[in-house]
Amino acid sequence: MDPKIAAEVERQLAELDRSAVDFYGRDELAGRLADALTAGRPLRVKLGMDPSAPDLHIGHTVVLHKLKIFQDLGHMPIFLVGDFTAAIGDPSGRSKTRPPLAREQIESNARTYVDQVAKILDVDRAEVRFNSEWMNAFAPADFVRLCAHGTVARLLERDDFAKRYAEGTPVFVHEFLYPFVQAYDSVALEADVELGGTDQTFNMLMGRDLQRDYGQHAQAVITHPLLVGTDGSEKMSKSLGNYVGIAEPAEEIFGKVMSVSDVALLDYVDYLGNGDWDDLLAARTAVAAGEGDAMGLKKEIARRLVARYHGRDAGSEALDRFERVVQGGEVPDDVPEHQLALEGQNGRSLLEILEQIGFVGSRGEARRMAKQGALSVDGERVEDPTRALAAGTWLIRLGKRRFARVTLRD
RNA sequence: GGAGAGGUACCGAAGCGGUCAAACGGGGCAGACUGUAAAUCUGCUGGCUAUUGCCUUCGGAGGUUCGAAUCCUCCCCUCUCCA
Repeated sequence: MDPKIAAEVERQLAELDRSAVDFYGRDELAGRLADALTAGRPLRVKLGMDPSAPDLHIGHTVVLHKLKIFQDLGHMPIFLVGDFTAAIGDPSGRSKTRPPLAREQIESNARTYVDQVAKILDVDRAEVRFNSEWMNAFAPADFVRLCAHGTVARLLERDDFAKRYAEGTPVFVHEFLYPFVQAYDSVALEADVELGGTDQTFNMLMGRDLQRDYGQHAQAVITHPLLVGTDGSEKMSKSLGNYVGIAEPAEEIFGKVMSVSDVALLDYVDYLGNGDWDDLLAARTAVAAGEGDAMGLKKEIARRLVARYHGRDAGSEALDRFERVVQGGEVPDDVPEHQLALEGQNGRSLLEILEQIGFVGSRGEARRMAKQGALSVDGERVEDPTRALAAGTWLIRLGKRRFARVTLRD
């Protein structure tokens, strides 16, 4: 082999190893990479995602950045939106059946995905595909033939199914279909590589088997660590609601990162830097040893993440806002304004106002909050929520984070 | 198709005729504390209401009873074993 090609293969593989947990078929891929480089052909690299929630979160970015690395190396990223599979519901890592999504929901999620991916990947130089493209053309007989490529025993070996079966939680037959479809996607796309989280290992390996059955090369599979969510224990996931969405407003991202527990923070340094955060390693080591400035490190990570998705200035602004509002207890300068009509001579009760501006879901909740000392008007704690406000403008605060400026007039 | 077990609030799970708006745990929210929206501690966690009580909840529909989440009937759903 041409030594220049060999060196390039080594260089690229080293890049690809970054932040990977497992790399199945690495040696095989080395050969194919050499061929591809010689022929000037890019590798086809698949990353699939279910449009099961409108937001992509920072956990996804670990693997999205890997896709970006492939792109930068001159290969072809394929971002596959699993619109067909979303209608099945990925059982991976789940302790219950995932509810299937409505068609419209899937479509609107899919659209926002592409926009969000564009923050990381150059989507103009990528293939964006939907698996309904080929799956909708599947005849029942095709499906049956597809399913003949796997055995029940293998499916039952899967940790999540095995657990559920043992616990007596229902496992529906359609959930078995998911890995088959995901595997077939690799066949349809003729993928050379598939990327995913470690929870996707089974599905992706099944793609290797299936591709061989269909007379193709088996794709290489690179798995990546799963980021823990803001709760610090469960993996970050859309359905658990412990995620930091990359399309969320700057202050939300900042706040959510700040609420991550100190221990989980270490993973964030390790997995989210994409090689650019080496300057944080010293701080990371110190915090890991229990003597560093965890808070400072967390602020810095929060700032960088906001900057990554909203621009450099937004990062500093979010940091500044956090220090003033959350730490300093100041009133933020972007308090939402509400205009309410004054009814009668007595003004309107706080109960009513809180409900109207959507701070509480019920009046009972407003009463409870007030009793707990969470309600204040113009900086003064109010424990009686039935108190009425007269005409004028009032600053209402509920809890630490909810502010509103309410103007009452005729 | 046969035989058992079970469906309770956001989730898990007690309760098995009145004292049940329903124990307990998780989650969420709030307060205190703190370098933090971490940790920890405390409280709250169906709706309406002058905190006085009223209204709606325990898979669904009926029924028994002064009174049902608790008993009966039918239906729907899940799990296990057998076929």
